[in-house]
Amino acid sequence: MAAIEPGGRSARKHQAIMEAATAAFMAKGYAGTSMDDIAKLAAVSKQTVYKHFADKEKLFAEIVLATTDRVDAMIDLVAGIPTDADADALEEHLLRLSRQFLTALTQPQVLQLRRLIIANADTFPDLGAAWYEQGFERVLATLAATFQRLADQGLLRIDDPLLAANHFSGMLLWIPVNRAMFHGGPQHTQAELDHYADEGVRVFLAAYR
Amino acid sequence: MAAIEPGGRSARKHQAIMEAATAAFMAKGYAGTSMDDIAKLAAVSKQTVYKHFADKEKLFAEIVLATTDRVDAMIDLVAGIPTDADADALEEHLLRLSRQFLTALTQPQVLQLRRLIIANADTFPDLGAAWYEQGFERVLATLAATFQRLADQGLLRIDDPLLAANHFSGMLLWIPVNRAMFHGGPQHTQAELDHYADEGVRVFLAAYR
DNA sequence: TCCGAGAACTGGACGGTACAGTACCCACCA
DNA sequence: TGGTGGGTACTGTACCGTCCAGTTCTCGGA
Repeated sequence: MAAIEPGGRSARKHQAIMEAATAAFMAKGYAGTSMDDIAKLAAVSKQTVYKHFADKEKLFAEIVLATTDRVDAMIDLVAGIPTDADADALEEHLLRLSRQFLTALTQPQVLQLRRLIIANADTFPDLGAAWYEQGFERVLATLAATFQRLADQGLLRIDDPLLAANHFSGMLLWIPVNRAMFHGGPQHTQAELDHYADEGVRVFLAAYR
Repeated sequence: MAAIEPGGRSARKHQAIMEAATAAFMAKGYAGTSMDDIAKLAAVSKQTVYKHFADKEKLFAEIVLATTDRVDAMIDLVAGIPTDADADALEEHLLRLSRQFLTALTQPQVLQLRRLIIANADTFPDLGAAWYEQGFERVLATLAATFQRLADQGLLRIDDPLLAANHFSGMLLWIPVNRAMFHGGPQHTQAELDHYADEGVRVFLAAYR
């Protein structure tokens, strides 16, 4: 009767399968990963995998949706611009935010997850939509709220905060994300990223201050 | 010996296979499309397919690279800003350019091709890289050249034209392209697209004029 | 602390299916 | 009649999901 105890054997196996499947799917894609691969990588019998997850699709869906939790850190980052009403400090904060934002979103894991979801968006349309809403749009909405707050303080001049947030992230991410999508992985140096961040903020402030 | 005659039967079959394979890959992805599907769709025997293309990978590569020709139209569009040195006319031209640019790049076919390449970028890294360079970067370089020309005329103030081109396209495309990547297909109305185009130009000019 | 009952896990084998690529035969055309 | 292109049937492989017989772990109770 101890099936769902947090530290029980079952829970440990469950966790091991999740981790193994995540790594395998990230590395080799959905179609490129067999259930035998996952079982072997998790050091678990295939039977056990099927005891925890009804089938391959369910396993995949659960893994992808589990990653939406990780965006919480990003939310905190984006929400965390101090409210001291000073123009110079604003620029300072935005610069730091943009660099952290860009660094976080160009992590290999993040980019690979992105590729994984996009690659299977036609097979699992609901999954792609769910991740888009719970991951992508949530961050943008938070960023928009931050911009709105800054606009209320008179530090920015913004009609449509969500659009401004999209302009902001679009300018920052367009180049490195596209490069990463079409190539195998990240294709940029930290210096390049910082440059993109700085220039993006410069243009953003030129238009929205 | 008449295998390579332009109008010969062989050439027609070749064309039919290319078109069928393009449609099939676009619709169902690489792994989701079988060689039998392609043969049936092209109204041709599988044997004939293998007579024209060594294997599935070669067929896929040839199809994808064939589409890079289509970006020529985009190049012409982006290069085609008239050189009349008038600020109002500039804004007019940029607005029209941005709308056409956005409309062209959010065509379902374009987006699906994009998804197709991204989805298989890890299986065919060279292919993704080639398409990125010959498609993506070529358009951006042309746009950058146009901006440079406008800067030379004193209509824009630009240090790094290529970065400006990326800012421009990033602001325009970030929202609709991402939505399309994560969902099955296009998710926007023409009015939304026009709005994105107008606002993108507004911000661009605010920063770069 | 020890024990036993039952749940969970293991390893392998297997059915069924889908599919890439090949071998072989036929029909038509010169 | 010779040969070229096209169709059918086949081979081999990979993999999902299932089944079974035997083993290991967990935990409440003595």
